[in-house]
Amino acid sequence: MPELPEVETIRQTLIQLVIGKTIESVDVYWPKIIQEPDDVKQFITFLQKQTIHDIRRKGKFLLFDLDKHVLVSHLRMEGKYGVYDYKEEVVPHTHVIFHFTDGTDLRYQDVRKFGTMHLQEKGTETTKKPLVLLAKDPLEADFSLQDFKEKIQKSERNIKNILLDQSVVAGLGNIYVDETLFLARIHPLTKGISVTDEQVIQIKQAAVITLQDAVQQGGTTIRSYVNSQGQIGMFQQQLNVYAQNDKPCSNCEDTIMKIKVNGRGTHYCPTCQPI
DNA sequence: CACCCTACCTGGGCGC
DNA sequence: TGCGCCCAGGTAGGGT
Repeated sequence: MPELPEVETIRQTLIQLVIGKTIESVDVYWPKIIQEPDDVKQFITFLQKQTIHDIRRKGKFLLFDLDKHVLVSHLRMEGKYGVYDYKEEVVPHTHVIFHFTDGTDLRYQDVRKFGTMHLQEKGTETTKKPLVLLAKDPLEADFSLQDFKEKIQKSERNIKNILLDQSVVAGLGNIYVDETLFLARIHPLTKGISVTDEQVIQIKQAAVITLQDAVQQGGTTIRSYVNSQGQIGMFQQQLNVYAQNDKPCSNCEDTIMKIKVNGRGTHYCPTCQPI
């Protein structure tokens, strides 16, 4: 489910709800979500008495800054966070509960159980999995256009696939890659090696505009996404191609197509994005 | 080394 | 109704 705009919206809403709170205890109902440390008991023990000082985002990851550790959390397709009174009923698909000393809970819910959590010593998180190979996202000030260009132009893969690769550019997923390529007027099957310097700049600018607008709208809700206050996003009203197949293009009125690219549904306008 | 495909899960929608 | 497919905001990791 969540790409950069949804994760950023979750971060902004969650920060209002949990900063300064101290973890009393932790319950884990689906241990596979906990990737590090190996032993879930260690995970639980380490977290006790630690306070949440900040929540950062790197690409699609949320980073909870604690006293001694950083909790690196990825929501994958359907992960969500919500804050509840400890007495409230635990809804289905709740897999991890962080109980705070003030009687509230931070609860992680994930229908498909794909999400991951890594608890790592403060300061080590960018040197090891899963963050070590993560590229910058296009909204970061130190995003390197040169590095981006080299990674695209040395690849024989198609541009759709390249842009989904989080070691090339962070934060884009299936919705925002399709939207970015539409704005940049580039066909999703274009080989990286044949993307021009000018097109690389267009892709970067299109990604910035798309991601900024989507953050502004609180993300995109297609099926199930809500932020940490239970609110849906609004960017689905502004989608040009994603889930718009068989509808007229907003630019030229031609019919939006849907194809499969490396197993992912891919949407584009055949007139605006010629091969 | 680069890249593709499958597995990981559950639930909704559709055709029969 | 019910069953069996296909599909879904993602990404490790195994195989080619």
